[in-house]
Formats: sequence, structure tokens, C-alpha cells
Amino acid sequence: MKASRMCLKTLKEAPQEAVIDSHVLLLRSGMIKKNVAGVYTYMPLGLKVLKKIENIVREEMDAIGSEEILCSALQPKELWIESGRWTKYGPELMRLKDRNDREFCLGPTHEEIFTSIVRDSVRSYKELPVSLYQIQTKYRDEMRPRFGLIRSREFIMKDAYTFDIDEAGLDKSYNDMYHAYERIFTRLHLNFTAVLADTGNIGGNASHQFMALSNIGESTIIYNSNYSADQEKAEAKADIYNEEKELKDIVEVSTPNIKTIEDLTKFLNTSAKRIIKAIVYKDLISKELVLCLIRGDREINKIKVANKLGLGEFDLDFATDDDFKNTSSVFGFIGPVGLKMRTLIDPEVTYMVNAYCGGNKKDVHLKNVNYKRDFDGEVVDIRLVVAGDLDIVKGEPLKEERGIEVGQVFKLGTKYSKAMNCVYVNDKGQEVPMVMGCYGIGISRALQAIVEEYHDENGISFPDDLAPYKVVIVPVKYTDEVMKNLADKMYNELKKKGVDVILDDRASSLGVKLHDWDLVGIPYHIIVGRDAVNNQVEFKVRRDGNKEVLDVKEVLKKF
RNA sequence: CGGAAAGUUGCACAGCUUGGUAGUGCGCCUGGUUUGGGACCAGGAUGUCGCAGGUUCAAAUCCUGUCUUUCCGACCA
Repeated sequence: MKASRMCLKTLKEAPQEAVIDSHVLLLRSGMIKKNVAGVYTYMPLGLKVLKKIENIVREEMDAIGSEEILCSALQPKELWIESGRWTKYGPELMRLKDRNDREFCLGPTHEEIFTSIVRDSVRSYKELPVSLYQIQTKYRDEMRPRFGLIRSREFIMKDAYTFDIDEAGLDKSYNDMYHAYERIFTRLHLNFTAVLADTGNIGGNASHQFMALSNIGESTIIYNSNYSADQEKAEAKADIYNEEKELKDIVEVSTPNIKTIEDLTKFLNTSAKRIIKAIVYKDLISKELVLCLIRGDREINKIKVANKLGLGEFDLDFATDDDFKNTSSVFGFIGPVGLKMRTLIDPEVTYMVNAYCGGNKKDVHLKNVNYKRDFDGEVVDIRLVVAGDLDIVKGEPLKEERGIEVGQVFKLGTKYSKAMNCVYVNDKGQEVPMVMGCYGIGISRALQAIVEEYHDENGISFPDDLAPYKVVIVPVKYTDEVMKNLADKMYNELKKKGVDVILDDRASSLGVKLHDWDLVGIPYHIIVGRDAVNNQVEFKVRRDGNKEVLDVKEVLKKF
């Protein structure tokens, strides 16, 4: 491609909308252009990279025997009524009507469509398993689109669905996908890790997320070589901590206006590990209050509490001062002793001996409180796992890192096949619901994750096989006969070899041109200048800035 | 959905306090001089100042409403 023909407009300054590096660079390099909030156009260079990502995904999906189809983004309401998600999905579903007032949505995901397709085409166990995928534009009416392609309202996703005879079949399909995903993200050159994930809105019984490690990530990952999980789901080994063995009698301690764990440790001159932290949540649906007990140096994982109570995270909040008026406790001095309330106890609390806790009276705490003797409740893991905690496999320290979710695999089970009557006839002639899995990869999000990982102060620095073009030939002066001839010759030769090559035949000064290609992230730059008379050019590697003057033949040999 | 800010040319911004000719830099066009890492000189084009009302002789500027966008939080892939 000749640069003079390219629809390329780079920006020196970052548009105001972008706050993170990868978003700024995608805009500045002219790879994407904002249409409206959370909706972007992929410009020629951006689209080229996107296609390379798609092709890697295609190759690996095809390799495990998944077949590509292409559905419409437009989906009829009826299918979503069948699955029950038309009402459940909420305002993030982009809904619209046609001229006859028939209702549709723009799909954020395609479980309903794929399920209906397989329901209509598969009858017998002999035709299973089936694995289908598509690469398609998805819609989600985000409350707050941000970070460019990371959280947008329109995005490109690969979604795959498997249909099996039974759980064992699903296990195999899931496993195949899991390994294909590992190969895909490796080939995308992402520094990633697979983590155990919460199944959230889509439903199902097992799930892993593939996270590209990055400090701009929106999720927190807890991991080490033995274990990895989303922080929302992460478990850690309970720490058995007690300084004393003999149970002592409870004593009231006067703690005037001492309400926080921090103040208490100072006032009592003790460790937070000896204090029981008591948090009261309110179930916003039933209005029930729930007391949660955790060791003073820990934080509560609200998602775990919500899961235990069978609630969405949304349906749970801290109890307010008002809620306390009907209890026998006092805000700031809450404790489990004698308090009549449903109680969740983190396992670590059960190991505490002669602990401190709130006295349920103003300015009073209790000393020498012990599990079972003085209070009881449901023992359940509700602790937020953080860096430094020990894993449950080998008891080694865990690390904490941010991640961008670029893929997720789910075992759906029969949730959709039952709801939508997607059944097959087994060898005994009985109708059985198919066992499903679904598997997504955020293609457009991956593009930005790659840029986030591969950039420096000069711009994007794509890995060779993902770059929109592999090499650019930059004549210092395209009006100079010798330079022009050599540049043209090399361009034609590389094109003949099938190399993705740009000839920068623009009239701009050298500096302008090179800055553009640094910004865009072309991995190799060939500068045709004064040495052209000797058949020599400067060969520059974008990644490390390494430059050397080489014979043309040697340069051509590199591609 | 809660809190905060912002909308002025393709991009980044000034002007608004104290109402009176629409500005700057980048980019774009023309001509000339330059030419190995974002050149220089001269000239030029591009704006219903987000939209709608109001106040006023006069509104980018003051008031009201509205829309949009961004940031923090909540939610989510």
C-alpha cells in the first residue's frame, strides 16, 4: 500500500475523551474513530489488526472442530421471552421496534439464537456434539461506556456454543475450548491468566475468565502458580491465629466513642487480629438484617455474602442508622453476643480465642468472647482475599493484579435447552435436553488490550504478526531519482513475496513520516536515503529502536 | 442511577468574571525557501460559540430549561 493512498490521519494531541494510553493511541494513530459514546468506527489500519486477531481466533476454533456461522445482530423478542431473559436482562438490552411495532433487540449475546438453531436442526444423539461459533457485532447499552473499546456499547465478539449429550460431553467441549483459548491468547501475545469466575448474569455452574494482566484492568485477580481466581470468587486458606488457649470470662470494657477497628487497636493496645469485626447488611428485598463477622484485619467480600443469601449484589446493602433502631444494638458497637439476628461467621473467627467485640451498648466492648460459648451462627467464607493471603492448594502467598477480561468460558448446563426445549432423542427413544456451554472472546477489546500491552512513549509497538503492516519503506526524498527507484524496487519485491508493506511516498519531511509509523506501530522501518547509491538502506526495528545500515539484499532476506 | 465538570472550526484550547468586530496552537489550502527524526516565511479557507427559550438596544458571555459528553462511584463482559 502506498501511504499517499491511505486514509490515514494521525493526531498530535489526544482527544479529550481518552484517558488511558491504549485509547489515546488508538485514536491518535487513526485506527479507530468515535462515532458516539461507546461506538467506534474501525479505520483501515485498525480493521487490519482486528482481522488478524479474528483470523487467529478462527484458526484455533476451526482446529477444535467448531464451525463458523453468522447470525444477525437483530433478534426477535419471542426467543428472549422463551428463555426468560426479555424481562430479566434489564436496561442494558438494546431494544427496538419495527414499523409494525414488533419488538426486537440487538443481541448482547446469542444463546437464544444458537439454541433455537440447534433445536431445529438436531434431533438424534447421533448428531451430537455440535459446536458452532460466530464473530459478530454485539450491543450492550452500557450505563457508562469508557476506555474506548474496553467498555463500549457496540463491540465485536467471538461467541461459541456447544451442545452435548451429557455432562461428560460438556466437560470435554469445555476443556477443548479452554485449551483453544490458551492458544489464542498466547498467539495474541497477551500476558494473560485464566481465573475461576463468578457466573453472573448468564447463569450456569462453572466458568473461567481469561484476563490480560494490566493495571488498567477493571477486575482484580488473585493468583499464584497453584491457584487463580477473580477476587469476587477467590478463596484463601484460613489463618489460625490465637495467642491464648484458656477461655476466660467475658469482661465489659469501656470504650468511649471508639467505633472503628483502627481506634480500637490503639485504645486497647492490641492487634486487629484479636478483634471481631461486625458488619450488618440489609437484604433489600426481604428487609432482613444479617450480621457478618470477620476477623478485624480482614475485609468482607460482599459478593460472597450475597451468594450465600441467594441475592444479587444489588439487593444487598449496608444497614443504615434507621435499621438499627429496631435492634438491641448500637451503631459502632455491634457484636454477636446476645444479638438476635441471622449471623454469618467467617471461619477465621471460629479460631479466635478470647477476642474483643462490640458490646451492643454505647461505648462498650466485650473482652474474652469465644465462638460457640458466647455466640453462634452459620460458618461461611465471606472474606475478601487480598495479596499475601495463602492459597488453598499449597498454602503459598497469593498475588493481586488487575486484569482486562478478554475471554470467558461457561458451562451453561441445561438452563437454556430446558427453557427453550432444545432436546435430542437418546438411544432409548427418550427426549433429553442438550447440555450446553458458551464461550466468548472480546475481539475488539482484545485489540485494545494488545495496544495497552505493546506501547511506549512514541506510540504503539505491535508484535510482528499482529501489526497492520509488517514493514514500511520510507524514502527520505521521494523526488530523488535514486532513492525513488530503490524504494520502488524494494516495495515491489516485498509485495511479490507477499509481505504486508507500505511505501511512504508522501511529500512530508522524514521526521513527520517516521513519527507516524512509530505511532502506528509498524515493526520494521526501511529508510532509503543517501546510501541508496550504494544499494544500502537503514533498517530500523520499532521495538527497540535498533538501527543499522545494511545492503538491500540483506534487508530483503529478512522478510 | 448518585456525585462532579465540560460543550467555541477536523483536534487541543483561550475568550465568559465586568454583555459591544470570533481568537490562539496543531491540522488543511496557495506560493516561495527548506529537506536524514514532528522546518521556515507570506497569504488563505473553515464557526448558526450544543439546542431551545428568556433578559437586553446588543448575548459565546447573564438567567431558565434541555440534550450531549467526560470524570469518580454503583453496575457489568
